[in-house]
Amino acid sequence: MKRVGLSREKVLQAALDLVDREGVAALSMRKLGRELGVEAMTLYYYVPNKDAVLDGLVERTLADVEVRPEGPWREWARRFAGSFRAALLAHPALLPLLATRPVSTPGGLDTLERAAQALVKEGFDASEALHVITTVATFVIGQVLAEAGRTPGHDEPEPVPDFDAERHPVLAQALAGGLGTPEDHRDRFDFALDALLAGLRPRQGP
Amino acid sequence: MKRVGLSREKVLQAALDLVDREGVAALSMRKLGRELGVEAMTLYYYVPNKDAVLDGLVERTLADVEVRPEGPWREWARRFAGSFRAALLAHPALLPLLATRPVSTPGGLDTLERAAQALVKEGFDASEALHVITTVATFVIGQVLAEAGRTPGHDEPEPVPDFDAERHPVLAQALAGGLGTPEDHRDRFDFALDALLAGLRPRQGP
DNA sequence: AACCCCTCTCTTACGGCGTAAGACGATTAT
DNA sequence: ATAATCGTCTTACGCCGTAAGAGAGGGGTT
Repeated sequence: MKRVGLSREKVLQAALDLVDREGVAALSMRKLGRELGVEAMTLYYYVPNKDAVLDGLVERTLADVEVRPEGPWREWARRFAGSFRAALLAHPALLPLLATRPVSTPGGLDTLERAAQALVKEGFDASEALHVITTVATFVIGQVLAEAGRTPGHDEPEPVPDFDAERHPVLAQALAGGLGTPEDHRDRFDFALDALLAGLRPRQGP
Repeated sequence: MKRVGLSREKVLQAALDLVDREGVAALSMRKLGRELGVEAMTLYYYVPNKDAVLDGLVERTLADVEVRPEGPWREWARRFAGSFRAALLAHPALLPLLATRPVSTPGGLDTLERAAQALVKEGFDASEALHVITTVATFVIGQVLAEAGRTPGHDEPEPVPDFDAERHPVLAQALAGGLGTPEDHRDRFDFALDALLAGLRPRQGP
């Protein structure tokens, strides 16, 4: 019954490592405990339940995303999108979680509010502003899903299972280059993002 | 030990009903069996395992999406996006699954190939074509996630938990109208989709 | 009729899961 | 030294997915 010097942060860190390594599906309280040299129930001293661990991972990851709504909105939106993308790519195993948890922490709401206010100053009305934000955010999630797509339990970006190059010549050609380097992905991301941002504007006004 | 007249289709239908009603997390083989008046193990005669049930649900839902790459590409892309959106909205509980399973069924690949070929005729090269397709598809997923967003186990679109209208005036105003009618959502969807499509074009050519 | 065989369903069992309840050492405060 | 608090462990319950195989019921062949 030696004390191990645990803390909520250490629990979350170990959980993040485990999830990065083996996927969300592989995270269990017992395994997480084993990882930390402790029985499963001990974790409940630091965390109310397993869902709180998952929420903690999401919050932690989102905390790295910088949102500074200053200057021309398309520019800070682009910076936000880039930083969001980087955060997601750093922990792609979390995507299934992130994609389905609405922003609801106090910090998240504050950030949301600041961005919305900045957009209102640009001539968007309140609900347009919110829509712009969710559109950009979900766009990023979607792009990263496509870029790093992986099934929850199954980590490797499969080389496409049953696939006949004769039957699917264009796909075959597109996949031939291995879908491109990280730079290619970044280029395509920026390109599509610009396309989206260019089209988003207040219904009336500049 | 009366025979019940089951079939893979009936199993999937019951699973879909259950998931629509209670969420993905609530789907268990035992419960699904109960639903069908049968012991859990009986299901394994029709389906190799639980993952196959989930895959079946996704495939079934995707089968309703029409893709007819004919005429101007932006027009059929718009039709595709609309039909995809409708299919997702019909079963929002499946979103967490759909968002993380790559297209890999033979039918899905054929459809993908046809769309890619049509885009190549418009001047996109092969990998650009694939990117356009995934961009539009993930855009739709993202929009529907935002529109119908719900956590796996927890079905109701929460009225936002802890939230102080003083602290978040713009958000409060945006949410005041209940975020809008289905038509509002459709309008915003179409608006953002047009913004995106307008910006997507072959790197060289018309 | 009797037989067999195939199709379908059930029983039992195992190892894992999340977590409620509470016992019990170890540390700290008094 | 005694008491309070903290951190950890033990035990237990009811779920889960599914492996293995037993057995019931009906159809086809003799």
